[in-house]
Amino acid sequence: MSHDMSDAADRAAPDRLRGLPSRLLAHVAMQADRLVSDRLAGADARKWHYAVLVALRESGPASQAELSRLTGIYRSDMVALLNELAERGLVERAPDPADRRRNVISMTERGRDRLTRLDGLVDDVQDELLAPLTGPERDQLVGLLGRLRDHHARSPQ
Amino acid sequence: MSHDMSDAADRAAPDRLRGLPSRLLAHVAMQADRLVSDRLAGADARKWHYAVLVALRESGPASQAELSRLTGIYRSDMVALLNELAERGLVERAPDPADRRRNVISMTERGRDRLTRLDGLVDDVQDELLAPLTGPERDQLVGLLGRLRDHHARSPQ
DNA sequence: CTCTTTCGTTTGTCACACTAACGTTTATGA
DNA sequence: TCATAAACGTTAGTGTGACAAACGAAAGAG
Repeated sequence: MSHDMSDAADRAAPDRLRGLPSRLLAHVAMQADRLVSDRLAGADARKWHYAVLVALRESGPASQAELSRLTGIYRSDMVALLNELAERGLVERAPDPADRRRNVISMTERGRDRLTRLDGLVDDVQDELLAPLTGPERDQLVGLLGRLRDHHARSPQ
Repeated sequence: MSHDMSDAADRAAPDRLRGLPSRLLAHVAMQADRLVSDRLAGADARKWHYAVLVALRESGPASQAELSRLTGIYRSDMVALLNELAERGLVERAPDPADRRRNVISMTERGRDRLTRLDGLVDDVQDELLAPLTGPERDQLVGLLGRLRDHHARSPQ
């Protein structure tokens, strides 16, 4: 018998707790995260891998610091992450001749292929996540969340 | 200069990443969590403290295992948590004479007072969190999130 | 030519979700 | 009734994510 409690957890949870937006957000975010992580794990990837690959596709070769800004991953954590991606042959790390502090990270052909596959997985999982909602409802949710995110983004100066 | 990146993080984030519901959820949930934690920290409390106190108010004295189910906190983590609450004189731990495996946790008068204060703080923070949304929009968001949560709740058997 | 900033990197911290195992006690059912 | 299973509180430990602090090296600004 499983000791997992994520089902029973909120089955009889106090109404006061069940209705708190902050708690709802945390709970659904965890469910979403698990869906994504499980799915990506099946492809030997983690969500950070995906984020970096997407950033590289949209911005082209970039320094580690740039990738850090683009993805929201701390530059101290980026080191090991890029090691993993390089080990898998998905990216290449080369010193930047124009600025010897920097590394230039670029995607390999293999990385591009992998990214294409991950795109599909990620889309599938978003669909699974939002399964109980209609199209317009999904747009509403994304819209509302986007406004919250922008509102609470640290003031740009 | 601050090293904090939660502002720049998604400022130039790739559209593909910005629009992913799972990523939006994670981001907003983190913002919400920070709001709550910061506010509660000012009252020498953490969100788990609040959850346990609410559960005790709604269910009356309960065993640790019951509190665990009600709040979603693992029973292994409940031990230290109840220690903290007991240290602050907010709850009392007593062996259950009817079932010597159990402890009966009950709220003290001090706990009830504290809970009342925390209720206010938590409400304030929810309001701050949802500040950019109108009343109906808040209801929509909560409704949509609730449906997602219920849909992804581990199937009862 | 200083002073400051940026970059990659290492190390470490804190919180959270979760597993495993234990001794004790209660419930089950053959 | 007696063996077995289950529930309880507790300890210890794992993995991950977010983040701080400091470092040497290199580049930029005054």
